[in-house]
Amino acid sequence: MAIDLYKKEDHLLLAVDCIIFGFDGSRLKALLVKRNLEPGLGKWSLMGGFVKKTESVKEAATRVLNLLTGLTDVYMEELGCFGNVNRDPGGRVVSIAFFALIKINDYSESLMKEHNSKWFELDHLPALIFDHGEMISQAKEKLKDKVSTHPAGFTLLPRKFTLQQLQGLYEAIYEKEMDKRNFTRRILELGILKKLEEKEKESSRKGAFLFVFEKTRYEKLSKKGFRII
Amino acid sequence: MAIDLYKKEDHLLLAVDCIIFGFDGSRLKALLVKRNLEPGLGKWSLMGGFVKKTESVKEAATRVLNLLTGLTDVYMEELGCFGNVNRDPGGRVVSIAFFALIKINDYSESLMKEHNSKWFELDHLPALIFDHGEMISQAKEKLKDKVSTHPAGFTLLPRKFTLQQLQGLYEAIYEKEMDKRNFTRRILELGILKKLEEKEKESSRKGAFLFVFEKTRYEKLSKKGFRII
DNA sequence: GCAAAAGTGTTTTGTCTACACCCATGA
DNA sequence: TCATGGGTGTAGACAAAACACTTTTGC
Repeated sequence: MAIDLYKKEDHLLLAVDCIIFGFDGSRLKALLVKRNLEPGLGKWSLMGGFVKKTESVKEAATRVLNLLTGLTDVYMEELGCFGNVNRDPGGRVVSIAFFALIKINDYSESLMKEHNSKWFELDHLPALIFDHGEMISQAKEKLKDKVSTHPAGFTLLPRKFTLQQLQGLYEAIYEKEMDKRNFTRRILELGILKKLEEKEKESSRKGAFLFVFEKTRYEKLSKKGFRII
Repeated sequence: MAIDLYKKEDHLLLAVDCIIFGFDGSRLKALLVKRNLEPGLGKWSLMGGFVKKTESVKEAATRVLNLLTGLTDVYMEELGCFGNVNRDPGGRVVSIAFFALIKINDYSESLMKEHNSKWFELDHLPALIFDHGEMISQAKEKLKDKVSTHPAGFTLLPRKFTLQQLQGLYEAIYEKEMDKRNFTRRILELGILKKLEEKEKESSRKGAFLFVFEKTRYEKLSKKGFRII
């Protein structure tokens, strides 16, 4: 962009920070990194970066997430703007927070070593720099909201999953136990899952049927929406 | 803020734009201004301004809203970030959009002349600069969401209002008619309105009782939340 | 006395919740 | 054969939706 009709206005730094959620089968986790620059060098933080002039804010978030995880096509949504004057002691930085949902196994051990990153259970987070703790706590709330009416949660599970895995995910997000029969009925009635022939045999002798989320079925119904919880 | 550890990073312009909603008794409206600078001079736009280094983003939005309306203590909420590279032909400007709910009569004729501003019905908006049309349409959706579970809508009505005015507001926001008896029952059962002795006699011979929203009653109930629609 | 809006209950329908036993299998 | 998780149905409670007539009063 060559022209700048607004030269005399304050120019400031704009950052993106990514709350990356994962699900290990029983608990919801967030991926944090050891910060590699001052201020806060060596402390735990969200993965973040500055928005460049040549990219959109969303593109910046995607780039930052890809840098850490190597992943593309990740479910990501804007959480909001964190714009207090002194939130970052290193300068006047406004941050746009995003939350992303990834399959925990898509993120390899080697990447964790490479980036000094680590999964943390949401109720055992370490001290975080700046307002990153607040970001995570807002993201948790927004996630609850989201998955109650949108099929976003599936992106935290493997492509093929059992109903009990899905229920475990919802229980982790809502931090409460649910009734197996009611949950099963509700989710199947939506008609957005396809039951496979295949069974998952790791966690029981009998084996549990695997399902996949069918996006096309969801799209037929999404106009009127749904409510899981 | 003296220090800037991030000097080498791109610095850019950050703006705020305010979607200001009002309700005239039967229709939801948005307050727009004729833009007084290039690019887009003379075109209709949302009220906006640049974020200064010395203020938070929220403070900037409050300042901008106050500049146009003279009002303080206005209900305002963040809508989201609009960060495409070429959204503003005048430069690389990222905008944080906010939506505000005001009482339409708090905004005087004289201010409208002073600022070249005007109320527009939401389904008869003029052409708007940049992505402001998209901002309004997202704000409309978010407003629906908000008033279904929070008592935000009251800030669009006079302090004293009739149940039919309140219902009219919800009908305008949801763009659908509702049943008077069901609406009345639901809203009264929440216990967040106080019925006054006083009647409003403008719109009928019989006169309709006036109510006020009781914040303290709402706060007692807000933990478990409520659902109007 | 009539036009115009205010105010008020009941029935039906659908949705949500609580709850317990048999099944299939591998060890 | 038994231990383990998988899979399934029903009854009762509650909430939401549909629906129409009487009241008040200024003209």
